Amino acid sequence: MAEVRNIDTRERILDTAERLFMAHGYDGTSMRQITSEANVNLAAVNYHFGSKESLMQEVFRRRLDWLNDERMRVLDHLEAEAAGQPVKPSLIVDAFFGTLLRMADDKSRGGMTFLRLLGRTLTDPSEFIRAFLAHEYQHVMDRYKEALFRALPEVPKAEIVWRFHFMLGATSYAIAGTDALRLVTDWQIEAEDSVDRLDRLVPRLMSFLIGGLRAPLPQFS
Amino acid sequence: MAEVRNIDTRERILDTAERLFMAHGYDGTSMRQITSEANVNLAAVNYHFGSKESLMQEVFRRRLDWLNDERMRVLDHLEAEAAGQPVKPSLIVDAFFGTLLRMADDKSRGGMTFLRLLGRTLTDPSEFIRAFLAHEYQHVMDRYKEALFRALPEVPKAEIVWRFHFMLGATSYAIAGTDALRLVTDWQIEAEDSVDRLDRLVPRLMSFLIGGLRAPLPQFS
DNA sequence: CTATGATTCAAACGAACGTATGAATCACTT
DNA sequence: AAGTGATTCATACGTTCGTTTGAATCATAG
Repeated sequence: MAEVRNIDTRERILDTAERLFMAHGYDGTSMRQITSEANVNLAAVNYHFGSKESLMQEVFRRRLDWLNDERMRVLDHLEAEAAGQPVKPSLIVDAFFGTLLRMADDKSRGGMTFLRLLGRTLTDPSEFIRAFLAHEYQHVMDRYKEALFRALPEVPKAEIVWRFHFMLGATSYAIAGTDALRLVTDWQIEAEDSVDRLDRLVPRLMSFLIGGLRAPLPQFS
Repeated sequence: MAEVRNIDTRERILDTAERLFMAHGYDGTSMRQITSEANVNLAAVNYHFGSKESLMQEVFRRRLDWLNDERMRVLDHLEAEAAGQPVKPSLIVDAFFGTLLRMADDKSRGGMTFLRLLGRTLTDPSEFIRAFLAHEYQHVMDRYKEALFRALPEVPKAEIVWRFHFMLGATSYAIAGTDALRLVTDWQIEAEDSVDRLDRLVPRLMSFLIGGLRAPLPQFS
């Protein structure tokens, strides 16, 4: 009997939880689903993580720590290259959203599963999740807002903040990829297969985001 | 004793469910919360709606029927005015998203509560909700996609569909308004109060959406 | 007033939930 | 080989969930 035991129980729980939380949401996923699909004992989650809430936080922390650090590194590098001059807006947008989207190809960092989980969770109603994400993101958001302020001195700061918000929404929704409205189904244009679609999603979304960011300012009537 | 009884139990359940589903999500809201806050008996929901799922569907149908009919009417009117010529893209976008956003001011149609519920639900993981929304939206989406195809003949149809998708995401996230990342907090620019913010959200979002829709086409390297 | 169908009510059902417990088993040191 | 702390295990606890039931109460028509 190939009684494999303890090939990192923690990691197997995290992987399974990530996938199930993505598919059915936090409230819609039970501990018994997680532990049974991960082939671990029911009590393993509480032993290793303490509680279901802590497990959820660890699922995110495992990915977000790297992502947000990477975002900081990339922005550091861009600002160093600019040598005091403002960084181009499109480069800032790519550093924030492109770095995120390129995780889709990196299975060792969660790949598309984590991206969809993140996209869906940004609008999750659970209080503790929102609070946790807000805390994790706070300092990165501040850095990027400041960079955009300098890059677009002629645009009111309030406008930039709002447009950052809109860009987050477009990205979140794009990667959540619920096909909630079956927008993309039964549509035979260009015969793109799913692999191709993922490859082309990044430039497509980037064009859209930059277009929105640089749009003419609204006239308040 | 002002023993008020049966001032439309159904409506009171729907209003309460709408508010609670918005605040805590479908799975996060229990029948007992709903019936207790609506001051009706626990069995009332099953009596009037059959099940929790049917209640959720009725919460949406009550608002979406009017919204999507109105969207159809407005597009009918625009196309009649255009007399065979394509309708301007900005008018199409306003007919779809503006009609939605202006519900925020109409308390009789759910107001901001329903808007936030809808925004959050578009990325909800529950299977039956996504299937229901897809069905409710199908014909409206098709009409609007066709209108955009005619309005932007030089843009590949696949690109238009994707950008429609992105616009939906930006809008959904903007109205979900979770402040998930506390993007808008502790920021003292322009001293906008919340009323002002809601008023100005529509033109702000519209500028962003049109900018994204009309952005230069992406170059696939 | 009485009959009838619609609605409300308190109470209970079985199932599923997150968590806790204490014994059994593992990996590893001495 | 014995001991020790980490991990896994089966099992149970108390709670909450959505739904159901059958009697009580309502509104209304004959």
